[in-house]
Amino acid sequence: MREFVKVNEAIEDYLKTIYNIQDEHGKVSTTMLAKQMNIAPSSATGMIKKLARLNLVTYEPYRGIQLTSHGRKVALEVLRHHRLIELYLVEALGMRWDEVHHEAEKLEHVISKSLIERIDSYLGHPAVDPHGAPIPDRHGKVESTPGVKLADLKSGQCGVVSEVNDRDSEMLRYLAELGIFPNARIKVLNIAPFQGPMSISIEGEERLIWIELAKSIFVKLLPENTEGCRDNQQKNKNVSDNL
Amino acid sequence: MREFVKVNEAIEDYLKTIYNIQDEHGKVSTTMLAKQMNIAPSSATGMIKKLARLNLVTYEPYRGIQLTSHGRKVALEVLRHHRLIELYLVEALGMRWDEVHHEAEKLEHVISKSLIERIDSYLGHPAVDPHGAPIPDRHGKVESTPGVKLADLKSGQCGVVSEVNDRDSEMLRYLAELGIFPNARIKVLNIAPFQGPMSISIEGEERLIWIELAKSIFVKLLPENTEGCRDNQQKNKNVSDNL
DNA sequence: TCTCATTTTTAGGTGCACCTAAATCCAGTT
DNA sequence: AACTGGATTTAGGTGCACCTAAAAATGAGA
Ligand SMILES: [Mn+2]
Ligand SMILES: [Mn+2]
Ligand SMILES: [Mn+2]
Ligand SMILES: [Mn+2]
Repeated sequence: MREFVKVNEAIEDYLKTIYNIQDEHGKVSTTMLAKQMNIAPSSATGMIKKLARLNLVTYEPYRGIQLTSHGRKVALEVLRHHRLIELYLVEALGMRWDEVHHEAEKLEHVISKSLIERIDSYLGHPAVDPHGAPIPDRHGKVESTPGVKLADLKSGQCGVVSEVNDRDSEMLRYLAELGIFPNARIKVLNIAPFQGPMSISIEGEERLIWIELAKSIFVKLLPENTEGCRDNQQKNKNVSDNL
Repeated sequence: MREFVKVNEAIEDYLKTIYNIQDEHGKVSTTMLAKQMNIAPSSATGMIKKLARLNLVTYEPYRGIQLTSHGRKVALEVLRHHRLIELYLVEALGMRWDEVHHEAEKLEHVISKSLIERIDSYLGHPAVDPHGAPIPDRHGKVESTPGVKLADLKSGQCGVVSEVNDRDSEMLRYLAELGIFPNARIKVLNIAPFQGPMSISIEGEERLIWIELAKSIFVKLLPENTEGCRDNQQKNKNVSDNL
């Protein structure tokens, strides 16, 4: 039950990935972990054993894994680093939102506590990163804003974009082109059957997006009689500058 | 003679260290390298062979090593990263000059070309880092400002501090207390014999410093009849804010 | 020219994070 | 209850950057 395990970059990346899978799918299997991390399943098994030995996950062979509270804490620290760094790079250095994930992926492991706190202060203790993901606080508290997939809306429904997947930078560039970023208002006009494209309206513009893409976009549903749901004006000023 | 070798963190640190030793002592021996890097001499031999295989150094067993032009280029890139990062952390995030070396030591290896250029622009393409070390430009050009060790001045001589060693953060805190940083004017009042302390005047204040410490401080010699050499006023505003 | 302390290399490890191939387990049919 | 395909673990590697101990080369002084 030792509190201070020395955690290296590999361990941090595993824990972060485990956290994300657990967050999205509930349970974490060896194969899912291996797939996300682009390693062979046997490599994942090896590392899982190590994480279990370090009390960072609980592991029952063949039954999957779960973060311990300590493992969760470490994961949230890394996530905090990642998201603060992303936002800092956008806000302070004018990087594009499709560049910062890759950069943060490395920086998150090497930045000191002291530097991360300075960045947090500089940004005014922000709540979300440039892609809408919540930033855990210094003590490991996060408010997970669930939201629904845009793909799950019915035609006629409206939502405010809350978060988009940040891993695919080509996709992010495309979304920016469409005007889709956190706080943008979207109305679903029409959904073609059989996995067809979805027709939506953003800022008055009608657009077609592939249904698979709509699964990477999370929105907060708005009541259908909302004023904004009719005319789709959109007051987002946050990220739109940096595209 | 391939131009694009994949260079990892270990290699970068070796090349940087080799560059520094070469800069200071002319030639680079296995033992000196091992000592600087805190590794066993046999480990250095191993890595040297690898660097030679990659055409980053020339190596004749038992005779020491030398950077190739390609190795030198990589070393200067890392040094550029290191120094720009140090300055950025001081200027943009208000870190103290004794904190930034440690931080830069990690960041230098993981920051992208694109980010480093943004940092360089933000800072206005600066010439020196917070400790007075010259920053190589994007193409690997450096102006090595030689300067002399403060320890080598005779009593009565004056100089402007050009650079201080940045590795020992305790020393840097002490120097800041004394008012010694780049651009500070120093007059040597008296030198006690037999490695004794040196009495100097900084900003009108008289101070005693250990001769060993004076070997880590580089100055540009001023003619003895310089106006500033008499009254020691000092107009430095750069780094003095961040102590 | 020989001697010997110092420098440097060689020999033979270690732990780490990964791999492929081969076993083994598991769960949902038949 | 036996079968079977997919998931998972085990077995046996690799390359990397480090280590200690031992051997070999160097070069400065006798
Ligand atoms: Mn990472
Ligand atoms: Mn993000
Ligand atoms: Mn380094
Ligand atoms: Mn420096």
